[in-house]
Amino acid sequence: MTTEEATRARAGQHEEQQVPDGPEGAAEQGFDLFARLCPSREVFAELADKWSLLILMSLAACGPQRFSELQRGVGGVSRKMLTQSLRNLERSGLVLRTVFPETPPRVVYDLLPLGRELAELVTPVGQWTEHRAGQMMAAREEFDAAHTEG
Amino acid sequence: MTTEEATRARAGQHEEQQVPDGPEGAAEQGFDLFARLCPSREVFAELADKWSLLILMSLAACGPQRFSELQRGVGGVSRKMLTQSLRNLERSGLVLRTVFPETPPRVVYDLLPLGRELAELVTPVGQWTEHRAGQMMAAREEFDAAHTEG
DNA sequence: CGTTGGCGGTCTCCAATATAGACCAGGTCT
DNA sequence: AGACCTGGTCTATATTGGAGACCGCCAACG
Repeated sequence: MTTEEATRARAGQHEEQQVPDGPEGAAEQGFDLFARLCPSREVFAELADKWSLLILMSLAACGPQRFSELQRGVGGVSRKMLTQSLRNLERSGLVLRTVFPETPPRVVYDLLPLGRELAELVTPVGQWTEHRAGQMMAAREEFDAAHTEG
Repeated sequence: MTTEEATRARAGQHEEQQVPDGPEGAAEQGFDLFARLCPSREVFAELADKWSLLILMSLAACGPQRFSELQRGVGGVSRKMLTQSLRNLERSGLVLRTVFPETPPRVVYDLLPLGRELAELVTPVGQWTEHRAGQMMAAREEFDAAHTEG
């Protein structure tokens, strides 16, 4: 299971490639997350933060939501970070922002197919975290104890 | 598939619970990632950053690695962030740090079972990102174009 | 009629964090 | 001797995050 990636990874130890140099077959393959210059790294860096992931999970779990629903749903997120994360998700084509021209206007955010795909991969990570949180907290206490007295 | 979570999520809209008040059945269930005070949130916040995730993926893909192998493998990570992320992963029981008392000493990092579980959930996210990076970059250009002229 | 509240944000300020780079002790290579 | 590798730590600076004020607009409350 891990072996395939291990093989390819050991083979080309993340040397400074960034994107295939082929002029036209480019966009499909050859992105390497481990290369600091690779565009996929930039994309990854924006998605891999707690707020973006929580927002995706909330949209997947609760369906389309308004700005303030999301703010209440994702406990502790500031309006600034919520706006910023939503803009990123929208910009990358993961989330759709719709303004209903009522009075007062309503703004609703929903997952686009791309966002739904990611949310379906990320949700299990969230569930795993909830499930294993106890073990990790225990490990931390043990570690801290060992390194306080030690 | 999403329906179950949707149900539970809509039902209790992330009200300020943090941990079940039951005195003994605590550590197993009742963690809620969406509650700002929940310990699982704290755990999640530390794991959900690009360096920790890339390190986990690298360890899963390439097996046990030394400090400097990891630094070369995870392109662009600074020694400081690498140390810090590894300490976190070690502290939470995801990664094992072993010092071989040779001269010069060798330090090797490897996944513990808990870390392997997480790595196996996270690796698909990384692969998905590599696979979809092209689409997301295209979406960004489109978005930027629309919002520059507009 | 003033006030309070919700809506969907933006703006500003300050504290915390990330990154770059120097430094360190020990050992190897040339 | 001088340069380099190892696994880090320390410092200085750039970037970021969160708290909270502000905005126009509207509805309800007293």
